[in-house]
Amino acid sequence: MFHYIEEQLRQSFAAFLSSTYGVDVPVVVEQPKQTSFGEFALPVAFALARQLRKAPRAIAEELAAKLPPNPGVASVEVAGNGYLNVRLDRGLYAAALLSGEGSSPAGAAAGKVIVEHTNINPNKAAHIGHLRNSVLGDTFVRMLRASGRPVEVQNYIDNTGVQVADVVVGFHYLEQKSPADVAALISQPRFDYYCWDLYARTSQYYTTNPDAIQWRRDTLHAIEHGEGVLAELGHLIADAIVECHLDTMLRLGIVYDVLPRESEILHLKFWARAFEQLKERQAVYFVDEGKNQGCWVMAASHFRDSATGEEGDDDAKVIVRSNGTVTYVGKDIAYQMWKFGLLGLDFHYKPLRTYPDGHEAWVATDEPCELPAPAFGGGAEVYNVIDSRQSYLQDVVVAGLRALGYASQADHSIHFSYEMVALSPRTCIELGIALSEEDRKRPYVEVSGRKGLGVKADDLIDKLIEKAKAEVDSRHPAKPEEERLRIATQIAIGALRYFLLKFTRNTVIAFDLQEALSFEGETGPYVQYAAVRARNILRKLAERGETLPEFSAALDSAAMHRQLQAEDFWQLLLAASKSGTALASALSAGEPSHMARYAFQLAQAFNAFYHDYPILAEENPEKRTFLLWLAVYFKEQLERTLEQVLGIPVPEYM
RNA sequence: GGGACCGUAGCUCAGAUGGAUAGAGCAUCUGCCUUCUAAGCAGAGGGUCGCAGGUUCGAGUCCUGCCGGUCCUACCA
Repeated sequence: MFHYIEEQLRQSFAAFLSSTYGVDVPVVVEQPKQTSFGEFALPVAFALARQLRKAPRAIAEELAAKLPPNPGVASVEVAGNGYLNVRLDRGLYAAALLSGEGSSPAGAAAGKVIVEHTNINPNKAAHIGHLRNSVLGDTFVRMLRASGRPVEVQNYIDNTGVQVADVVVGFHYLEQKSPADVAALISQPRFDYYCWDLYARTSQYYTTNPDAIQWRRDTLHAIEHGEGVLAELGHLIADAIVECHLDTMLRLGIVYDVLPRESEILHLKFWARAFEQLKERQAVYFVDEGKNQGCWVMAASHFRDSATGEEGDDDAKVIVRSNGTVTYVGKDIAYQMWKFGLLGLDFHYKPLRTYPDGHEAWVATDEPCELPAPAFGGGAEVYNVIDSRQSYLQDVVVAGLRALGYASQADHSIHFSYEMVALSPRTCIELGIALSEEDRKRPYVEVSGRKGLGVKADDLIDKLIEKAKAEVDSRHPAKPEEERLRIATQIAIGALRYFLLKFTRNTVIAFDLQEALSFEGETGPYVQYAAVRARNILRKLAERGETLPEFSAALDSAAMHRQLQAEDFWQLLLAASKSGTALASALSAGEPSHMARYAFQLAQAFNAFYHDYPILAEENPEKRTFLLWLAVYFKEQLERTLEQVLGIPVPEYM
């Protein structure tokens, strides 16, 4: 609603300026820091001062006098050196909210958005760094959907890479296990934890036995060709770990539409097709001499502004190695082309799992399946949620598209980057991770799957649930055990998702266990609690045998106007009606953290209100009805932001 | 060497398109539970926004230089 009025104001003002002054200046609509200044502030007089050669204050006064009346606007005042402060008609605004005007989601239009996230190597348990990726990606998906965009969620599985190979080496060479042995392990719980340790052990083994690297080469070769016991192990392990990851993510409410896999990119000749195009359009060239002799490379000038193209081949990126095999980036170019529907090839698909809500996730296969799959790929816009360390490679992928002549697709390829999650030194010590002297002085220590150094996602979730459970137990000892556990789980999810979202994307999170386990202050549970408090009021009302009044009959705009003279009420209502503005700004900034912050600020406003105004004890009937409506409206808005956009459940009680 | 990001309160972080008195949380201190649950509320202290210039009506925000920190710059994925 707020967003709707903001846009209207912007447009009508621009039209007014254009018709009376014949000037086209972008109209900036701000929200003043001081609430006493009104709902909107327009610094447009400052922008006009130069063009009209007049003092901003004089222009502002002229504008205020000439401006035609605007429906819904109570007053326009000149303030400061030339601000125009706009106040809304509170009664009309509230009446419009009550009748549901202006709440329609923004125009859908546009094409399908593809968001790729998670992308965890299927060789070990997921850790907190992976959680940041998935939660960011999933929340961004929810934001897009809330704004009316159709979205397809992809989770790319690199099931033929070095990381999987290393675990295969661990099972086959170090532990001498057969596929049957491994299958038996898979049927046990926490196979991903087993692999976590084995992967670290194998990596360690290479450092003391350099010759063992040959095992990795043999394994990679076997996996790539899909033959023999090594390949069998590779598939067994990767498929099982993918299931573990899907389970872990489902605990946080994160689901996928389709899982493209590297094995299919290879078998279905995606790369071969992309390579033809790259050669044909001369996006890559063959190197005859120098350090890249025998390779197909992409010139640095394609992906670096500074490079001139005359500097030789040293800065070029190798796409095809001298032994004829393709690098990861090459495969990624083919994959990115498929995402836009530019490859002329498609995967086959089979159902992978049906989620509790009935949603189906599909996985790529190399053979046709009888079940009809939805149409995947062919997006109009592609977001790749990948940490910022890979920005160089993402630049190469986009440069590949551009060099092929797909400029528009290159422009719509967005590296949704984020900084890594590291560990605070204090948390390392707490977890028994040995630190070197250097590390001790650093602000944070990088996690490393190779070293087995990190916090596993499921461990963290378990810890959060345990802590929340203790709180719920102490507050609600009479409630059934199962119910308490369910609520503790919801609180844990809220705490974790909020924690990972509260930082902006390019902030390194120095993960601190104590901070992450906190349920007070700017945390998920704080925000959930505000929603629960609103629910409590309504539940208490029902327990007293009362029903909710018919608000639209009881509250006309005159009544709204009377009640909203109280600044506290107006500010809360205003804040609750700004979810559309918050969503639009969070989307345009590409910052899910903005949405989290909005939810927190709204919760803060409600908590203060809740403390100051006992609704059920209110004796004035009109005021009581109004306050009930305010509570209901707040509850609906916050619940929607939490559940639909942030993926944070709202418990029945806390 | 080249590229990117970061430096704001004791700590962890917000400050979109330059705007009015730079904000939260944590920590510290002081109050508030017989009330719609205190996972809460109210209040206090705490800042030369890394440093120096520049751009203009106006700079935490834009530009230049310096200082400090991090990541990337593989025929690994």
